[in-house]
Amino acid sequence: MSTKEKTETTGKGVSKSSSSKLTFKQRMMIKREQLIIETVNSLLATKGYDAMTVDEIADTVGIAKASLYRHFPSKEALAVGALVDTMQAGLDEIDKINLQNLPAIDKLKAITQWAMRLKLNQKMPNLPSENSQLREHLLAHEKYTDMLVVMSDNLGEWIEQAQQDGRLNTELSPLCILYTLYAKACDPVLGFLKSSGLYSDDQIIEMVTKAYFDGVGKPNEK
Amino acid sequence: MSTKEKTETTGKGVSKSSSSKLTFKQRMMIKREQLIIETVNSLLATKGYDAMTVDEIADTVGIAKASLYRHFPSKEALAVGALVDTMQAGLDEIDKINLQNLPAIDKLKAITQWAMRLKLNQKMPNLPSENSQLREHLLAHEKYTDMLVVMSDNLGEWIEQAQQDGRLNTELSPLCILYTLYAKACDPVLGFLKSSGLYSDDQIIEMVTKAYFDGVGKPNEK
DNA sequence: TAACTTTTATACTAATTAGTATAAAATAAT
DNA sequence: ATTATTTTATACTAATTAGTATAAAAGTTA
Repeated sequence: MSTKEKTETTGKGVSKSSSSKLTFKQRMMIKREQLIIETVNSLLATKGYDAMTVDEIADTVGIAKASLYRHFPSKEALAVGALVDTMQAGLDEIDKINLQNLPAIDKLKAITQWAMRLKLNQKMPNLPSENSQLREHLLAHEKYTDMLVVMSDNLGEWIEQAQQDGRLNTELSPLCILYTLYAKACDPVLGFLKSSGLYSDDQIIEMVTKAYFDGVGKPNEK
Repeated sequence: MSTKEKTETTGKGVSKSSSSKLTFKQRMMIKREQLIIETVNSLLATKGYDAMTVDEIADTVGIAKASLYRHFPSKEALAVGALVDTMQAGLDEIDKINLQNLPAIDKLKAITQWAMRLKLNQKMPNLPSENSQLREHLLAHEKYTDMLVVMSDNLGEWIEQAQQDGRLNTELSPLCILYTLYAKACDPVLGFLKSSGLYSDDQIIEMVTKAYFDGVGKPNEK
């Protein structure tokens, strides 16, 4: 108690409240928290939640486990923090794309490709399988669901605009398009194509984008 | 030792060798083994390998854990058995499709839809994430890799034929098309659309098939 | 009925791992 | 220099779980 300033981060938002001037210690704290998040994201991308251990995270970051638990109260909180961070990066990217004056269809392509590149760089965390404990906690996490709604609304607007522009198949419901778009963020095809060693990342992204928007089939001119 | 007939199943192929007439006990053994495989497939589909416990499998099947280990020597063997079984079902389906005289493109649609229906019915096991122990064992399992090669060869022929027929996009490499096709078997979109409650299974399969072959985009008639 | 085999329930071992406690070492602040 | 705080290394607890051992129960065969 008493004056103890207590840095108070732990994923709850790195309180940039009060004085906007941060002490050295606080900045170090934030810096390290970012490093932790990046590490967790990388591990979630490569091994998945279950196979990832807390000791491993600490070792990879290069700090003691006790220090890790000073930032995040549990393994789940670590994972949620990483997922929230990625979601925020996605929202930031959406904002950036919205600043450019592109047709809706190109905005959709841009965000899709952004997600695919993240996945190719093994920075896109694997979502837990459907009946998972983590999944439930994630959906109980207000910040995450709020962000998910914002993102879905934004993408939904792009999709409907693109359909009105005649650039998206109107036979498919916007919901179906939204889901298939989200699925690109965890598409195993990217990793398989990469591990084939035959294509550069750019080529892979171009191929999968083409397959997604144009389809693998060709209209039959019969 | 001595005459002990030893039923000898344990996923190694349910030796239909020697006398083709099976004893009652042997048939019971096979029957139960099928039940085990089905259960494991269902659990792999819903929870994934890590979250699935051996006790859970035994409870679900309704036999004692010791009896389970009489059929399969380890948890990994259970999973591999389930995956091999699903792979065999896929090969059987391919054979069935090959009997019909369909254009290659329709064969591809047929096998894609077969896989998607399995997934919708939660009978398609989730493959383990890329850096998994199970993954390595799977690729070390000769029977499985052999089946995978046979399946890929078969699908590869269909793909090349369909491209020659002008029904598949020739701008995409056959490998890319093959991988995206495999990906349909674990596409999370199916589950999401199902849980929305808006569509029947048939509608979902129709939508996703259309999105896959025709693309979500529409050619711009500018 | 009697001999034999299989299944079951139960309890165990050993390994893993999330999370905590603690004391020493390092770092920062006065 | 001295005091206060933080980090670290280490060891621990408690829970989970794969796999095994065992004796009783159930079922089969003769």
